[in-house]
Amino acid sequence: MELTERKKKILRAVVERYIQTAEPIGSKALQELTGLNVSSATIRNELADLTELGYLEQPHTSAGRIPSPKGYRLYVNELMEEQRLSLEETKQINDALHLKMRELDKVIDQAGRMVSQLTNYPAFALAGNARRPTIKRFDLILVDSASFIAVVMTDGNLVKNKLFRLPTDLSEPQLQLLTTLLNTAFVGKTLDQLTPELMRVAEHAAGSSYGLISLVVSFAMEVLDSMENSAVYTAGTSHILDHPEYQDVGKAQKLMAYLSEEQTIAQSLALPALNDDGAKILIGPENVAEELKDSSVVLASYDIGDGMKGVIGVVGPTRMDYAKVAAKLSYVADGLSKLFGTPELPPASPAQEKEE
Amino acid sequence: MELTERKKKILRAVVERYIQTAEPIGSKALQELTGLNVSSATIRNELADLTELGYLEQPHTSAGRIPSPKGYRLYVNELMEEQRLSLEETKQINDALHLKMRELDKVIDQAGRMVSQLTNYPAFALAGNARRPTIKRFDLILVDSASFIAVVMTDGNLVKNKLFRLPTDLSEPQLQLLTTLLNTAFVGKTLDQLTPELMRVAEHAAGSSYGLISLVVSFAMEVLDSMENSAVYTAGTSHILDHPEYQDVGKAQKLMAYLSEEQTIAQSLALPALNDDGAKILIGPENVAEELKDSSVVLASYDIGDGMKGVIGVVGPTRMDYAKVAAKLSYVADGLSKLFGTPELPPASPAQEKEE
DNA sequence: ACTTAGCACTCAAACTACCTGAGTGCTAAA
DNA sequence: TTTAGCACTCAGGTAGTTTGAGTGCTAAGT
Repeated sequence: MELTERKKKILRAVVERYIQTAEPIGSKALQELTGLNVSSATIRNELADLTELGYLEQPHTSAGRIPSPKGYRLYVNELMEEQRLSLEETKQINDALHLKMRELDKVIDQAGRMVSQLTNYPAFALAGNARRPTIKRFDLILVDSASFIAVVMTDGNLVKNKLFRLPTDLSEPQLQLLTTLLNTAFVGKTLDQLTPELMRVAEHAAGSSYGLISLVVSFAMEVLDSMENSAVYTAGTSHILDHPEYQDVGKAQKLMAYLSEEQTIAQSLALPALNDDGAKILIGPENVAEELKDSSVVLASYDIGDGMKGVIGVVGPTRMDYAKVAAKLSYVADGLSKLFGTPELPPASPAQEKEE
Repeated sequence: MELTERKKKILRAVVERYIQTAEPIGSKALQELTGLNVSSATIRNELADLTELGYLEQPHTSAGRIPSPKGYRLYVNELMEEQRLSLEETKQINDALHLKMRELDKVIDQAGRMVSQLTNYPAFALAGNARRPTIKRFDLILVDSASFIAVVMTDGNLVKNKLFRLPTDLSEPQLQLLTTLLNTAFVGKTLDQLTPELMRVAEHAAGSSYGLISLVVSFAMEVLDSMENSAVYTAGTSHILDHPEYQDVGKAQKLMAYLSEEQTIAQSLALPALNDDGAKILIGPENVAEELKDSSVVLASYDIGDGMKGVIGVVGPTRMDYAKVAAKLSYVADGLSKLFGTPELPPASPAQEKEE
């Protein structure tokens, strides 16, 4: 059953006002706010209907109305206007995104912080793998006779390294041999396949080189492991306290505690959203997690190629400004997708400028 | 002027009780608590003296006493007993420290989290350089004709890498040449010296290779930059809300906001403590930062060799359990120092076991 | 010179009663 | 269907009261 235009207008006004003030709104205020040329009594009747239908709630008999989760849902689905970001805002986002290192986890972390700062809500960000990562290649670099650097590259073109120092000496040819061995035996294997393979190799390998192999392979395992269980970065949890719905320290505490359980966030919130495109909004009781039953979550996923996807999300009171948050979140998510799509700067012609 | 033994005993009881309960304590309760065989009236007289001397405070005329910052200071300096960690606790710390990747920033982050979890206070951790870091060597690894990995090692033996993809082709000899060039021109230079050097090289270098050089060098600059302005990792800020002194949301908010200003923490708190060994305790007004005037900070520094030092710290109410916190913090700091002192596992003899 | 019992005093916190006013629901007329 | 009018509700604020933990002081005891 469709609501009448007037009811929608009123509902929308209630939601938008409540988003701003966090206070129940009454018939008289709505009269002005909606611009409808009807008396407050008429609005009262409409409000009674909307309450009956479950779109609005009354904190107590003699207070104004506030939107119910169902009301927010209708608002988000039908009444909310797409928010366009201002030029400044897009610029700010772009700058922040393009600055600094392009190390995957740093960028993700950074993106989370930025979103939080931009929206004034706590935010989180993570990356996940659609398929199981494998090692694509090994390189060993001799530093001096007692240490070398292992460089490991995954099939997702993520590169990690580690410096190893040894109590014994090591020569370039030895290292060469080792590299070949690693690249023949362990490339293309997933995390689980590495251990058995290592055992198989153990039987053929000579004494001291086995020790080295297992060192490097366990490093590779660490890398794969950290990719499979990718970290969740949270930022701006203190913003929770900005909002009157969490003035009750107990509530704030619960939500904060939840936000620091990174595992839970990843599995129950983010992963389900990995494959949905665009922004996804979860309002109050629509959330599975008990701790989020009276908060809302806005999620956006991004695609960084090579089978890796990520999710970035914002948590706030049900009263949060969905339009703005969704717009900003989507923009950042798009930005991330593009960022990881573009190649490095081309080898340019020699620089001519010589300013200070 | 020295306090009498009895006064000290009473002061100590007040501090220790207040640390537990966060409530003012009166003469009668102290009578039992101290085990002194005197009447409450006598204790009242002593309390009056201690208050006069500035070691105790009265929230209001008819409440018990609480320790003043000066009281805490005396307690910390003279009355506090060195806390010994239980076997479980040391084991817990050791396990956490030795597990997982030994990537510098990850470990530091991890250490901060652990301390926070261990003490139930917010914690932070950072590493700082005593001297300016320089690049020690460059290595370039050809991946395929259009991409290569740059591996950069600093004089502190920190190794970082980055994958570059190019729109043009690249050959092994080219890369070799480039490596030599980088290693002759840019090794041993600090961040500031890199740009001028780059310009100088620009004049001699051929067209397309200059583009590549500047790519790699700017990556090296990013690395040096991130080392000089090393990140501050904070963890467990939500623990603030556990303590009754921050039930007032306003206060909690201020402290949290402060804790997220990583720059400020680094400069005003951590750096000054870099060179002090052992645990350092800053009580309430002893803190320089306005935001910390009624909180306390416990700091411990650690040494990870190669001119790098770090600080790890805990923030809490003045009423925090200094003995426990200082003990745990020092233990973790020592652990970190040792962790970075030990070399890698030796290349062992070939494994014999074959259990599942 | 210290210790102690006794007692009047203080004051935050908890409880009560009361008032106010924004906002409602309902009715009866337009 | 809309509107004016009115009785009704109830959270939140204000003011007065009670309670009790804890004090400071005094005067007597060791």
